[in-house]
Amino acid sequence: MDEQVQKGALDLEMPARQRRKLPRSFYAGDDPLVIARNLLGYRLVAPTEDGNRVSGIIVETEAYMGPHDKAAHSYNGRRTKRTEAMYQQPGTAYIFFIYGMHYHFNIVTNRESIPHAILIRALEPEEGIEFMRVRRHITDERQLTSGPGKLCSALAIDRSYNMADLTGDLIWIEKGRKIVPAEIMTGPRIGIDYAEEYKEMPWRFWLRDNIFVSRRPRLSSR
DNA sequence: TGTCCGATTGGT
DNA sequence: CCAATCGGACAG
Repeated sequence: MDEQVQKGALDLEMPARQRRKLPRSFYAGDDPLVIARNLLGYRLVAPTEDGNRVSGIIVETEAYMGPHDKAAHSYNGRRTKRTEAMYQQPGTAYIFFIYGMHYHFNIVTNRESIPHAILIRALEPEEGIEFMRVRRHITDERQLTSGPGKLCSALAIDRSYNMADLTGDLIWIEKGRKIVPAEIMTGPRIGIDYAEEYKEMPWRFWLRDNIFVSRRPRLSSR
């Protein structure tokens, strides 16, 4: 624990240019599929209150494109207290609570009033791994962040992060690992059997052979 | 207010 | 395969 805490606090692991937060323009594109794909390899950082870095490389994402996507909470323009975050400016966090016990972390894209979002489904742990172990009550590194609910627990992302600005200091994304196109796989999204014709849309993206991806893909293609 | 159910997880 | 666990969405 002490070693991890110190490393995080001293922030010496990577050059400053790699720790720069992504600008809002990164999230402002009008095609969620492009952004979901581009996010692979970037690093999600959610520091502790004491400033220790807790982070992981994004290895799995899903695009949700309301209002014309039956799997999206914003389908058909649904705008409620819960989905309000999806209508905010790009680079806003959309956090929701599901199954009575798990949080999910999404990034709002496009522009204000267009409810597009990218779900972050899995990370490869990098920094603050001991914090993650304590929060998850397990030691197996592979189980720490290999799912959308798991990674929120590991990074201590809860309701209070809803509507957070990803260009701010609470939580952000920065340059991570170089990804080549051949590593990027796509297939149907997980857990959306209710979405009828949208159920099979290949709007899930992941890094081929990465052991932190949440589930072994049924179909996989480039 | 009542009912239904989920963008999951972990254990049998 | 199935239970956990509770807030959101919507009908009435």
